Amino acid sequence: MPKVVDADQYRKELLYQSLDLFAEKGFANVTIRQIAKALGISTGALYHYFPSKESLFEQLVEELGHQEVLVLNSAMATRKTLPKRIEILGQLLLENREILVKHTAIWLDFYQHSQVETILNNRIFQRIERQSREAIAELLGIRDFRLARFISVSIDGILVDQLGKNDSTIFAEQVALLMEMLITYFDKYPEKSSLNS
Amino acid sequence: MPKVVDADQYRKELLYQSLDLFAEKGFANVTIRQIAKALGISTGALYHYFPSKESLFEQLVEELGHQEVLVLNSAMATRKTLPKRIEILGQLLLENREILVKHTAIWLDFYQHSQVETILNNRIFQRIERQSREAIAELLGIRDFRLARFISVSIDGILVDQLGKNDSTIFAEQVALLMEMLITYFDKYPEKSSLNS
Amino acid sequence: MPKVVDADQYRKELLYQSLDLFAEKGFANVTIRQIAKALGISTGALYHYFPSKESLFEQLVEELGHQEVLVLNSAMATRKTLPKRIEILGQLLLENREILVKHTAIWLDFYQHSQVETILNNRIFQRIERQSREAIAELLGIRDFRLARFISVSIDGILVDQLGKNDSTIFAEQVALLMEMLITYFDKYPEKSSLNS
Amino acid sequence: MPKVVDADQYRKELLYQSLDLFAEKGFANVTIRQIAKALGISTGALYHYFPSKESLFEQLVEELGHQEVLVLNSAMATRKTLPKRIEILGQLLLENREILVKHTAIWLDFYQHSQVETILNNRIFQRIERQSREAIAELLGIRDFRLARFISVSIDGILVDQLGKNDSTIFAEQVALLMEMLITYFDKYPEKSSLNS
DNA sequence: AATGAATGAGCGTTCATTCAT
DNA sequence: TATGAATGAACGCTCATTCAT
Repeated sequence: MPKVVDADQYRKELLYQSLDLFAEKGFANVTIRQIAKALGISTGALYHYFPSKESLFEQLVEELGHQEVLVLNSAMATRKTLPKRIEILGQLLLENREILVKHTAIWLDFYQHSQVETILNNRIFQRIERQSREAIAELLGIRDFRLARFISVSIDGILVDQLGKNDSTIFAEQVALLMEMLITYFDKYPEKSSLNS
Repeated sequence: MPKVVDADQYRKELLYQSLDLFAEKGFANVTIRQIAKALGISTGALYHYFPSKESLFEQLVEELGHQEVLVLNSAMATRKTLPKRIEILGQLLLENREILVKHTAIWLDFYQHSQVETILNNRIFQRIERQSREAIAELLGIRDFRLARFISVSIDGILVDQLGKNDSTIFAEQVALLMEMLITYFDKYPEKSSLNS
Repeated sequence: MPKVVDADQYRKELLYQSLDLFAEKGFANVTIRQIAKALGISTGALYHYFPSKESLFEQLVEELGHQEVLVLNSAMATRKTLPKRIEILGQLLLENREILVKHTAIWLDFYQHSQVETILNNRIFQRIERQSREAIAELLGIRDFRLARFISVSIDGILVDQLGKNDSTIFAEQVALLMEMLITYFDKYPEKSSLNS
Repeated sequence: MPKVVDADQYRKELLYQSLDLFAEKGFANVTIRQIAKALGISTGALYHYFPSKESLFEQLVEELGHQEVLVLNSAMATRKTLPKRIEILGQLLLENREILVKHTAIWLDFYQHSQVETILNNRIFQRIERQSREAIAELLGIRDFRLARFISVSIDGILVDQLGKNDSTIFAEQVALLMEMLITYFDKYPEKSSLNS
């Protein structure tokens, strides 16, 4: 049944094509017409693929979450030492700055937007947040989940700072500082990472 | 002329009473009618005090910014050592968690929302952001502005993580980790703070 | 009871002070606040003197009508020949151009505005219109009411043409043409005026 | 591409259907909801065809202007003598009384209303006013533009007098008087029309 | 008498969603 | 499948009018 595969594939393409619009203007400030125009289809067609604006946005959030986990996991195969792995994490951030900032914009928007529907949305959200942190934990050999959360949270802070800025110099400088902090920290508390043993 | 004083005072009260609504739902998802209802006044009266929804929100953002700077500066008088000062910063965060998380929500909304008006808004925003970071830099005797930014950005990350969560345990744990990181970092690089000399 | 006289006098002053505002912007485009400001009083005080915006406007229209009739009648005492009287009418128009144009603006506005309430308003309106035409008829010794109406209507046309123009050259030229027409007409049909017999 | 033709055609129909409402109540006193109801469509559909209430009104004014010029020009082909032509002009007025009165109501409203936007609107207005007077000048062989203006202005006066009256007897009587005046005038000053030479 | 803060119905307009084609 | 015209609830905002002071 190639038809279904195609439709799913097309739906995903539509999601990614709407990413920039949502990231730039936010869910509430983007209209269905704008999205349809950006996608080169009619509003009717858009509703054929997504039952509502909200659903489109949620599927985008979910898709971005999956992608993020994939990228993080792609760095995992390595067998390097802890400092090298920290460097790999930094590289990952630098290489994906643009897309990560967009993720962050979407993410925050989703947060605001979801406080209402609460349950379903937060389930999705929390699962992806957890997977993402587990990937970081595994990459750096961290057993203390609080530490993994801290790293994740710091990265988010750096990304949030980039919103509406797109200043890669500041980004690089902040990532470098985070890496430096982590190295210093793991130097002092080597037991925090299983890679040091 | 007690009239003017009262009106200004009242306006500020209205600002603070609208804080929760904006923090919870975001600028775009709050209606003037909701605000008026929450404030216990009519929409007409609301427009008597604020020329537009946008202006109300901007005044709220500015007011919160001023307040934040005041709180940070209140910690400044101290003559303690660096570790003590780091602890003071941590205390400040813990004590003001709730309001800081709301600030963050409003702040982010403003950021996203100000794409349009850009200039004036960003002036306000940047001034307060700068003052806030200078306060941190002065409190910790930091000369390297990138480092001050990093601390500010990490704190923001922790606050962003709290959005829609309100879990003070996680918050305390993350703040503690940040403090620990900073102490470790300043231990290794004492020249980073003038308080170490 | 001088109090009442004063109040009535004051009410009339207020009417004339609001004339320009209504003439320039039209009833619907002037707010009570603008009027109050122009009059140098509060909206509350304004409502003390007039029960509604509508009533204020109607009283202004009526007052202007009375004034117009007075001006026309002031030219009546003369015992001149018909051509001289036609010239007097022309002079009257030229001397009062500005105020007459304002009257016209108000008048038209009233027309639009009154189609709804119909009865009462039109009574007032028609009475003043009639008085005005009777004054013209008497001044020129016209017995044919249709002719008096024609002169009145032509003058109105010239005034309407001046709306938003205030070009006294065109006005003078048009008034002169009307006078010329009338003289030619009465030359050919001397029986149309009792002054020719 | 029949789609575009239909849409334009439909837009024009909507314009004419909204004519009565505007003519009766005036721009400021007609609401979008009233218009939509009169047109038998929703407000949303109305905004599909016109970007704003103002634009709808302007397009109506322009359309009426074009139509007026067309009607006037349709009388031009004639090769008759001056008296006959004056009669033709009178006929034209009598036959189109109803629509001309409505034009006048709209026109005046537009005049008053356009104080603000001034430039573009007045361009349109002045162009059509000029075309209209040129048509009269050509029809009657008038070289003196002031005279053409006078005739146009007198007609407007007669039409303004009809506002909210719709009394075709008075109208006919006033038009007859104007025609009589013109004939008398051209009798005395034959050089005023090229058709007399 | 006078003030101006307060009210709330109603305005022009937008936009997610539906549906005839 | 796809289109885009149509719908109408809801938005931000205005302003004639009221009323506590």
